Amino acid sequence: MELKQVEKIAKALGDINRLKILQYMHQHDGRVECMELGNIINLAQPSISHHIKKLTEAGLIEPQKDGRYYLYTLNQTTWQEYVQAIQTL
Amino acid sequence: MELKQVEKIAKALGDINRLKILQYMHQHDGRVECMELGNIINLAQPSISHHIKKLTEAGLIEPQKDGRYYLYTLNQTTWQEYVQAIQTL
DNA sequence: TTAATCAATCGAAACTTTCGAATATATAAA
DNA sequence: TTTATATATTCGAAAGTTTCGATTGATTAA
Repeated sequence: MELKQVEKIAKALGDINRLKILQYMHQHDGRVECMELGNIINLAQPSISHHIKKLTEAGLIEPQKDGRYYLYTLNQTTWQEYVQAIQTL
Repeated sequence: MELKQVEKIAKALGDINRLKILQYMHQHDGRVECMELGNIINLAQPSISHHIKKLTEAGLIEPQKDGRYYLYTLNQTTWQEYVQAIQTL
């Protein structure tokens, strides 16, 4: 993994709300429904949307639309590549 | 490791210059002399000092003063704890 | 249709980060 | 001592991030 992508992922991880989202996902089969997020992080809906976008742009999660609802799934590959990258920096 | 410390370390890792410093250290027995840093990242001296401070505050590196010179050493423990923390988030 | 719901986008305010210029401090050399 | 060198600190400006209300678009239900 390029250093530039490590930087991008690290930036995405550098926020307590986004870490809480990811922690929740890890504890729930790598998934979370957008509607649940309000219970996990106590922020207004546009703020949640903003954090989701950061995580998506970093390649850490992937959105799946199901009707009106969104399901977000952890991208285990990106996650492992990041761990690998910093382990062997 | 607390989520708050994970956040702090991730923030410290979320900058290409700091990643370059850490990468260099990993490739050189976990050490770097302050004087070398100018060659690794092409920034003014106060900026280098600023980045070193961020890494120090995150607990990722430790300064050792030797006369006029500084030697920075990787804190392998913090590093491993961070890897561990995100691996098992 | 119309109304309700979920989520993205916009725009503005508050806050944080980044970096260089100037200044300060510490050590060493002359 | 005086001077030079290495590093830190402080300050201010520019850029970037976070937050949230208002708006918008998409989907579903009535």
